[in-house]
Amino acid sequence: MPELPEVETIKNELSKTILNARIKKADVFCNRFRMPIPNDLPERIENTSIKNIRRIAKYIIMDLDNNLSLIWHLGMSGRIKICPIVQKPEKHDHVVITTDKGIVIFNDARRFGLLIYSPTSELKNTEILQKIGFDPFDEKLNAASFQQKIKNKSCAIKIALLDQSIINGIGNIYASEALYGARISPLRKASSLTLSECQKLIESVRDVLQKAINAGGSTLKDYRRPDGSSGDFQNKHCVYNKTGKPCPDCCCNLAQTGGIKKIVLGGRSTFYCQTHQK
DNA sequence: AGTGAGGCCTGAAAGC
DNA sequence: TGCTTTCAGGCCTCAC
Repeated sequence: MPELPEVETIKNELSKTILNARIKKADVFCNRFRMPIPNDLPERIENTSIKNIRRIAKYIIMDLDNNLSLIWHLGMSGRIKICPIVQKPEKHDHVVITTDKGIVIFNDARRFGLLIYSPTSELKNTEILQKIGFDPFDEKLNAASFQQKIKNKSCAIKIALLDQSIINGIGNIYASEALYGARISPLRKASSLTLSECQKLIESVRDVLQKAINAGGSTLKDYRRPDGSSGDFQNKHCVYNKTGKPCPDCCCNLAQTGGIKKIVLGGRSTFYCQTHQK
């Protein structure tokens, strides 16, 4: 579900409410996720304080004062809710962490998410975090370094954008939106992008992600901010889920072109404007 | 080594 | 109305 802007939004709101909170109790009601929640997770985190909350790719990291870090991923349908006081459990509330600053609830219908812990010093070496590529806002990501990473990729550029080992944090929505912003067709072979197209694409990725973060993320189905409210960026999508509609810069005859086109690439819905994206 | 298909899960929406 | 099918924002594994 959530892509980088949604995870960033959740991270910011968690920081506002439970930074430096003391964990009093952790209850795991279901541990069957992409990887099982370790059985000893409650005893490892109870009576610790949350010293830092940050984001790596689509993962939320909570550094505790006992040199352990929680690694949290929301998969497709995961939500983190923050409640000031205990409330009636909802369906798919799988983990409840009670702190002195509020109650944090991990709710995930499809259970594609993940909650594990690792020693803070070894975080970067964990299996899931070590294969992660550039953060989109990392200054080391530029046209040359990006082109270097995709120069041998024969797959479509849309597929390459979803590959977290190249640039992390981009999911299916923002891949379509970023390609539209750069006026590049999702079908182009990744290796065929020129240096200036790589430059445009990186700028577009940053632009789309930043605007989405500013809007509190995109809410389609499951995503909610921790206080239960919706994000706002779904109202600003240019192509995603806009099959048959004109794109924002539309200058074409809709009767002829059919407007924004939906195709399937790598099994995922992909949206683009055939007129503006080459 | 790189790629595409399939699988993990559940729920909502569409189709009949 | 109610049943069945399809699709979904992610990511891993397996067969080729």
